Amino acid sequence: MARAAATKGQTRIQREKTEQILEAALEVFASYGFRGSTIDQIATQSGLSKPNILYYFDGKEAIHAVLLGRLLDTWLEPLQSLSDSSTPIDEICAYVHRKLEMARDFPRESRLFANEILQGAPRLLNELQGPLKALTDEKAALIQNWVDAGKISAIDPHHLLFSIWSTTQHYADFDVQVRAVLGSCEGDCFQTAQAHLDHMFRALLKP
Amino acid sequence: MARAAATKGQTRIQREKTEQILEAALEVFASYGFRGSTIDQIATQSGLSKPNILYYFDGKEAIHAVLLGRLLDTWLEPLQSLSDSSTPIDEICAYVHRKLEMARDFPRESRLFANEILQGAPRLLNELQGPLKALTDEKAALIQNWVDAGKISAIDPHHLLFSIWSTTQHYADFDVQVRAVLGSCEGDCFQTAQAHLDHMFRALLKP
DNA sequence: AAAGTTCTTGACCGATTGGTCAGGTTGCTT
DNA sequence: AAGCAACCTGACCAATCGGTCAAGAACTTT
Repeated sequence: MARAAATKGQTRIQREKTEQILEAALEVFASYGFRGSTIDQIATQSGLSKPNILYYFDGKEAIHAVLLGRLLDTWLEPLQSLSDSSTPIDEICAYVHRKLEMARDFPRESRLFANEILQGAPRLLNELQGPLKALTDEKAALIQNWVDAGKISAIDPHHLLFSIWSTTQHYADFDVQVRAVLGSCEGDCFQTAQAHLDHMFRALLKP
Repeated sequence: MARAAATKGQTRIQREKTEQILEAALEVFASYGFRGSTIDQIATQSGLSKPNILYYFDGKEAIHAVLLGRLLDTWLEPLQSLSDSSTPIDEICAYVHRKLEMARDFPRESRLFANEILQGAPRLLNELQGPLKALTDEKAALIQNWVDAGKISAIDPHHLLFSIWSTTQHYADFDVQVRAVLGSCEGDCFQTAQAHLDHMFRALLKP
């Protein structure tokens, strides 16, 4: 018997297939949200049969839960590593850079998250009000210290974070719109985006 | 026979009921996306029976299409009215202000749009590549003129627009996250957001 | 190579989905 | 108040949904 749960002591096949399923499910859930996705879609996407998927996971909800669980860890990591520094502006811009890289390299994860939030975050609200709020408050206090020390301009730390999150994730979540507006993007639009955001936040933060 | 299509020459009842249905459908589609929404949900939300809804609209897709059609008109209007001015920075900040007001006053429309883009904009791609791109290019050229005249700092006009769209709509689309992070927001969080965004874009644009 | 476990699937189930339809009810016109 | 069109609904349908199950196939262990 397989049935998810314990992530330890797995067969080779179990490891391969669960990963294969999660990979396909990420693709599907990121595109259609939880309610709009079907197990059959995940089956087709992964090349497995529907009963086979349900052999490894206890249901649609269980697959989604695993994806969301993994998500927050990696999603909050860049903010985790935002730490005190003698050059706060560089520190914040490095955070912006990391977030933009994640939007480029993990757009599906970004869209999975966006879909969940957009639909009221029914399966994520506790995480938002707990760990996310705690971490955000902690880093907001750090930024406030920089403000008080006159090292950066007088901005609202929480709204600064919102601006960073929204501008960077925009390139993943609204990627279709970005491409439509830019036309077939000359080279890598992420490079010009990087330059723009760097310029913007440096201008904003300069004391 | 009713059956949508012509918006002219309608009965009182037709006008009332179609509006009632669209109002409910906006609520539902904005929350669950197209695929995740059901006609039954719209029926419950509007207080009408399912067959009655299908008496006024040719199907789920038709309702969604009407909503999307209405959306783009009102959605692009603020950008439409961005025009040449002797004080470009004020002009752009007024645009930011209008966009933020729309995020506050029409969050469901914002989420409907976000859901559609997030899912690849299958029913909106033509509009994006046509009218939206045309309008965006036109206004980007206007902004570029301001840059060339040295009236604002040297920014990429398209990415400036992306930053405006993402930061303002964030307060509608990610409202759950915003509220979770801020805790029960002291007073109106849109006021502090307005101040923050005004500060940010003025700092960015100052020559 | 036999035995035991893990893995896989076609067939199936009840519930929900988008949508239809015949027939009844309501509202407007004269 | 009669007649007609507009409006509304319960019952129904085929397709799809999430999920089950018995039985067979493949892999491991001995």
